[in-house]
Amino acid sequence: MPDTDGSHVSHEGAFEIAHPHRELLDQVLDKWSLSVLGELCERPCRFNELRRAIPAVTQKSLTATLRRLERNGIVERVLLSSRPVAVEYRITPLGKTMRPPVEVLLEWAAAHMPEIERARRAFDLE
Amino acid sequence: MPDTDGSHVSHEGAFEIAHPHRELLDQVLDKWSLSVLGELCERPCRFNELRRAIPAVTQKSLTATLRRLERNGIVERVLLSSRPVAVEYRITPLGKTMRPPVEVLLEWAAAHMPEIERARRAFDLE
DNA sequence: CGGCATCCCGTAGGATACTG
DNA sequence: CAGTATCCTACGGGATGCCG
Repeated sequence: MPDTDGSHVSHEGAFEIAHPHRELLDQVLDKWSLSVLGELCERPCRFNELRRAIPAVTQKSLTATLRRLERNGIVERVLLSSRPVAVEYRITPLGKTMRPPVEVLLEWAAAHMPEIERARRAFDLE
Repeated sequence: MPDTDGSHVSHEGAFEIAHPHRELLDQVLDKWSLSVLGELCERPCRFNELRRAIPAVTQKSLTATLRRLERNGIVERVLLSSRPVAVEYRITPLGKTMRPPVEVLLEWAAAHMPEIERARRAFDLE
């Protein structure tokens, strides 16, 4: 990989991780976000619909996750009616752009899981 | 749609996230891992070399990160000499396979950062 | 229904000191 | 140099209860 014109910043194999990017990924790839995103990519969901779809999440964590995703412009909170309160969560266009990177990640995880489990067992033996 | 263990990735618009995969991503995309990986993709590094390259990391967290990555087969700990102790960390072939997915992710973050910051400001105003 | 408020605990992870 | 050992704190996040 000669990189003859040298216009390009990163040399050879390295990737830098800027702090704002790191922070963003933390917000958006945290414990429950991917599950929520997975659901909302499929269809808009009500709050309790999401709870049922992701049984392991508590109400508190789900609220926090949705607020965080909303704040970052990834999901949208739509008030359907105010009496009784009815809310729907939808993925935004920006949120949809996360799909390809996330899928690449999941494919990597799926592809290398066996190798990684072998590595773990080997490590844990010593 | 049974498939509770969800090893199956995509039908139409949704992505499922299986628990082993979620756990793996947590181990491998955590606070310091990407910075470490970035360094080690460039060249093998000594422990204190990594500390200097990533000034914000504490010794304890760096040790933990390296152990975790080693356990998952992503980096390799090479004992160069035992008196005085000299250790070198290297990325493994498995570790190198993380590069493309990580770069896709970083490119996503870089590309959409402005839009996300706008969303945050808008959200924080209310 | 869609939350917020409160309590409570475990753990990640920083600071500091010491060791082979 | 490359850690281990302690101590300590913040915070994620579970459980429970209440409310418009």
